[in-house]
Amino acid sequence: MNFLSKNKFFKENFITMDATPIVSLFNTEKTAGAQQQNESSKSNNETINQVWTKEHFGELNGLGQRKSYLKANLSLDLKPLKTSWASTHNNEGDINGDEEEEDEEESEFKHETQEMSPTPTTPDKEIVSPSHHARRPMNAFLIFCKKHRPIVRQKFPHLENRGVTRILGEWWALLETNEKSCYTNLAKEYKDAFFSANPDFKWYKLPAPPLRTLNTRPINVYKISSPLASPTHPTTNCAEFTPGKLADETQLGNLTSLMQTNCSATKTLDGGNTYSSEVVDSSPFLNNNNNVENNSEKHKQLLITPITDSVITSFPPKPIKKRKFYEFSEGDNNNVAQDIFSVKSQGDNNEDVNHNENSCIDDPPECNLNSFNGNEPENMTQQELMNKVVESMFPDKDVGVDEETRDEAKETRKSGRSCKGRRYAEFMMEGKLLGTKQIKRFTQYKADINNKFDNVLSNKIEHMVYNKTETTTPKLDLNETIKRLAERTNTKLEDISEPPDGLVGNKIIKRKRTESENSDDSILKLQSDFNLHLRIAELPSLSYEAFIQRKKDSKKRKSIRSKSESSLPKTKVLKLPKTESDCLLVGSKKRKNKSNITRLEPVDSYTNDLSSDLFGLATLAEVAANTQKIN
DNA sequence: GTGAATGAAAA
DNA sequence: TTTTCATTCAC
Repeated sequence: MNFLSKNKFFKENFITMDATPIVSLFNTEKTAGAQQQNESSKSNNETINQVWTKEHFGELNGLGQRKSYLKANLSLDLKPLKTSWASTHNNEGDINGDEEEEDEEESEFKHETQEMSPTPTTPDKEIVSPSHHARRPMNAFLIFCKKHRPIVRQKFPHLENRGVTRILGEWWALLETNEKSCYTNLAKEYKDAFFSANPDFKWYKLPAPPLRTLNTRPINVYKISSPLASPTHPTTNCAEFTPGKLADETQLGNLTSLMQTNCSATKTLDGGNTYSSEVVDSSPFLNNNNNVENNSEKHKQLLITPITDSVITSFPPKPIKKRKFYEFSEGDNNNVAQDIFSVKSQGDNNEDVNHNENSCIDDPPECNLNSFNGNEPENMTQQELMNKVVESMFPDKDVGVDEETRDEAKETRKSGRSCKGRRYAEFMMEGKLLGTKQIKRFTQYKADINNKFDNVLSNKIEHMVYNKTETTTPKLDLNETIKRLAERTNTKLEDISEPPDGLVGNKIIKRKRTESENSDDSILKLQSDFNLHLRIAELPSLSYEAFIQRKKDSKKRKSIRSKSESSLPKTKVLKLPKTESDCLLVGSKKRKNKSNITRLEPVDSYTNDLSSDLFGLATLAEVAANTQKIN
């Protein structure tokens, strides 16, 4: 992963910018000595020029975007300079002051930035951002993920993204080619548009940006290349980086400080958090009109014929990371946890236990809350939760692990960070950090949203029944629906184009734009007529329930096939084709040599059977030899 | 092997 | 504050 996509700082601050300025900063790392300083100084000046140019020539769309862009750049690139400037002026400047505030006036900011400018910039210098550092175009799977990740998250609100991704991977694998076609087509279309807009783009034209160690962080890079530093004497401000050293607590952000001061915060989970996890995101990206109908039909169908799965009680070989699962054990705790705990509590009766994941999905309040015996939720980690969810969904991939190993893993992966995370979670559960992502997620599943969806759904079903419009799929204007919902709930709907993502009371918390939604704007709108976000939004969402149903059917077929195969002579089995899932390759697990993969690597049937034959022969030979010895 | 998306958790 | 993770796909 490149640092742009993973770095929170970039997520927060470089959301609208091209990566070029930062890349130019990082390129300085490759040079050495005085040349390095000169180059990096040049790079910094270019960066400043780019910022200036973009600001003054309106390269960015909105005022807010421009503002955040400029602010982000300057706060990152010029902060050290500001420090230097302030230090040379008897620290009159407020180094850490207003630029940290989110709501400062743009005019003030402009003034501030101009004041901060270290060198006269050349506004007439047109900076064309190199296309080779545009982001790679999304492939079909990623488009699919972007479209359906919220759906999975609705079903499993507290499941980690990794777990969501695994589910999405399974979902994708189960799709037929024609079902994938819309995504593959869009990916191809976007790629074509992307390359036409970025003709010089090379997949590996530039090496991946170096990891942002302390040395490569812009603040330190700037120190290296500070024009105030002597060109003949390398600056001593280079950050020292000790590999393996943990973050210095004294340099952590305000949030950490806040947590430290609030370490005694009491855990006050919302006792009445009875909101269901069965929430449909109001985002137009999530469910299009057809999908609402499809889902309603499938919901009805599933209510009649619940899906049952066999129970898998074991874990994957070894969880990769220990992530404590702290706060989600009560009322609103997602159905997944309840479900999987019930699974756990069922002991070893794998075959006969009715594991109905959809019953929990559809009826979270009715889930068995008394089924936590066996594995207490507060001892569960997100990883375990994720594994359990995936295992309960895909028991075919069950790989046993002994209790000892599991307990050992549990023991060895506790850390002080967990405590900090716990405090953080406690703090968030108290509602003191409104606006954070988690509190948004905690609140977005409350009943008012449920009511919204229920209204939409019931109205739609009522309409369908009344008009008996079974063959046609009338378009449902989601914007209008949202407007009507807003009117019903007395909710102020400020921006219909930006779907509300979270609700606290009657107040809409505007969803924070994701990194991709922000940073990709310049890329996604490659051409005036190609907006990837829009195109993704227009794509039909697939039904999660259909996916579960298909998974169930696939499992049944697999079971039948395996039974029939086992009854056949071995020579016959050798000639039988492998199932499609056996031929599916693994993803990153393969290259990362991970063990708990969702789909195992394909095993050559001939080799496999041959080896088993050889093993059998060897066993027989050994038995024969031992028998001779005994005689 | 890398990086596209995603964001919580770990380091 | 930064990196990892989980997935598929294109290069």
